[in-house]
Amino acid sequence: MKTLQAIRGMPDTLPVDTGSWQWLERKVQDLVQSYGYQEIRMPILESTHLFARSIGEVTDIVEKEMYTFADRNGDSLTLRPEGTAGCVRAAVQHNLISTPQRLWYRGPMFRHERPQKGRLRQFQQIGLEAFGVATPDADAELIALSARLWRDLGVADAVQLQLNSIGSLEARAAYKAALVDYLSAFKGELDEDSQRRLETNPLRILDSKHARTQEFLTNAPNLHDFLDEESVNDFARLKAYLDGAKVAYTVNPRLVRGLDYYNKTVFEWVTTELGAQGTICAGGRYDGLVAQLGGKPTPGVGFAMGLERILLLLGAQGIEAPSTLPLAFGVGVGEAGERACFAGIEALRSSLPQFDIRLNTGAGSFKAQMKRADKSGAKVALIWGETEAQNNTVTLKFLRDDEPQITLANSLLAQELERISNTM
RNA sequence: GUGAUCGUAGCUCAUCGGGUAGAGCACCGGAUUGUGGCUCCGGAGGUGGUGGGUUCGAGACCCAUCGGUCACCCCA
Repeated sequence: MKTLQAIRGMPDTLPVDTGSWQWLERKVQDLVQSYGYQEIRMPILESTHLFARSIGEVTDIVEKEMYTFADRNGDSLTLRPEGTAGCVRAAVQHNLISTPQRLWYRGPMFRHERPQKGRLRQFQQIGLEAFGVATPDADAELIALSARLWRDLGVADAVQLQLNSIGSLEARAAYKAALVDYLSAFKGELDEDSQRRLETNPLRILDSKHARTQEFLTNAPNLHDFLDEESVNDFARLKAYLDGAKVAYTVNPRLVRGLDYYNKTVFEWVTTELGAQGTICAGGRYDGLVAQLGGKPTPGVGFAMGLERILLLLGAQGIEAPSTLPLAFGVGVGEAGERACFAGIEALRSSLPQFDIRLNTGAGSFKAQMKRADKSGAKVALIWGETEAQNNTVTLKFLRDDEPQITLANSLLAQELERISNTM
């Protein structure tokens, strides 16, 4: 029989790695809750229309990266490629945003792209969305929160904040026209992708990696000259908030985002440590999206971070989740010893529930059991043999310290282990 | 979607067209019949990703396919 395999780009997370995941998720969860964000859980499947309407019909995500298929009744469904659209849908559907609301979510997102470093077809994001606040303090708080996360994780020195304002929809439309007008003169000399984008998504030409295309952009119209007054003011206020909180940033006038719903603030946290996929966290303001999806006009701002990329960065920086080793490992020799061991370990789990205490299962020779005790990393082996079983005692052998082993009554074991744990 | 590169034991890798495909680590057992780590000895573990082709003979060469990796496009 052919070996069954996971779907391409949708890897299993194995026990050797889940500790890091749990550590990271816990850190993020604690932080966002301390800022008043409440968790919301959305389905991973939504109506295809939701994404097409919010992300934009001509974006790469919608045009070629979505997992879309027909439900049994013919409805077109899509595995969510990002979280904001579903979050807005849920918030509108359940009337969560009649007052300002801070929401966060986590879970898998799906995009049908060729896998590479830092890019998978199923990947995990944690996203935050703040609804109902039009002023840039909301943007600033989100950015400050993310900056704090990098500090908490110990990667602050490896990431940089790129910041920009892309203005109102109207300002952007005017700029888009001017840019197309300017670049059309060189159309034949632009790279192929940029020529195509001239028709579909001209703003994305700005961050083209082609040197020659970038040359033509040197004298191109500047987005900031087209910004509406409100966007200019809000951007200045945002920068003042960040300056006051000592959050460093680089204004990048070429920073645009791939999703259509953004306006005013856009930002990305980037690193040079991860190769080609250096964005670990990105977001911006989307004041028109709620209304666009049928809700009452409500401003919004949010971001999402890619957990795999953050874990890669932590790895590159040599930062590891603190690992915990078991306190004790129970070894039972002979039938009476095994029974005494099982009972003794279960009793310990009742009296010392805060500790990691392991039990040898599957018998094995004394020697084999001691090997397992050592391999478990436990501080102490708890040995029940024939003699111990007969006398209601247990022998403690210290596996990490140069201390003689001791034998004591079962009834004193929990107390003794607790004492030992304090000296760890 | 495009390109490059790689698939041999659980893991890291040898073998580079010629006899039953090897090593280290890990695993199991023994030396030490109630004591782990160090050492020594032994054992188990493979349809060489899969399917075709070339050849007297293929793990090795060719093609296809699946998968990994990295990059492009794009994005978290």
